[in-house]
Amino acid sequence: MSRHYWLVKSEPDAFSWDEQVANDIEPWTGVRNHQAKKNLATMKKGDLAFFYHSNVGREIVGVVEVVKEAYPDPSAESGSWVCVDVKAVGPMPRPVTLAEIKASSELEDLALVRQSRLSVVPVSEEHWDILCGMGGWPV
DNA sequence: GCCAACGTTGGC
DNA sequence: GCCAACGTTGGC
Repeated sequence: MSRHYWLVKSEPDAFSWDEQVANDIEPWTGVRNHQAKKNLATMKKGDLAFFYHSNVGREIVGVVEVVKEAYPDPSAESGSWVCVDVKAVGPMPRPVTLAEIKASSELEDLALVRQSRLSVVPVSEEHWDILCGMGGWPV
């Protein structure tokens, strides 16, 4: 049973890494896209995800761990959307910028690059390792 | 069920 | 501020 890896995006103006660290565990709500919802629903406890700042910063700033699997998003009145709880694991020693990711031929298939509008995307183990290396994340 | 119009996201 | 990508809406 292998752990899965993800990348979640947030605009720091709306919810930043600093807030995630301050809150420690935070429900990842507000996803209103079916593909992203599917990804959320696939997440298992113990999965890790990069925390990416979209729009402002455009870089991976930290790592979070899934601590509660998909449940109905309380911020959705319809009840048909889901969220997960994520816990801050730690900051990237050296944030990995989108420019660096795009400059790497090894990462051209990363869903972050291919589907730039999707806010919850899977990351392969291979790509995870590459990105950890770039960010100085201890393996 | 098709497609044009429109809105949103997010990079530049 | 602009624009590309893409999702949603609504007329037919």
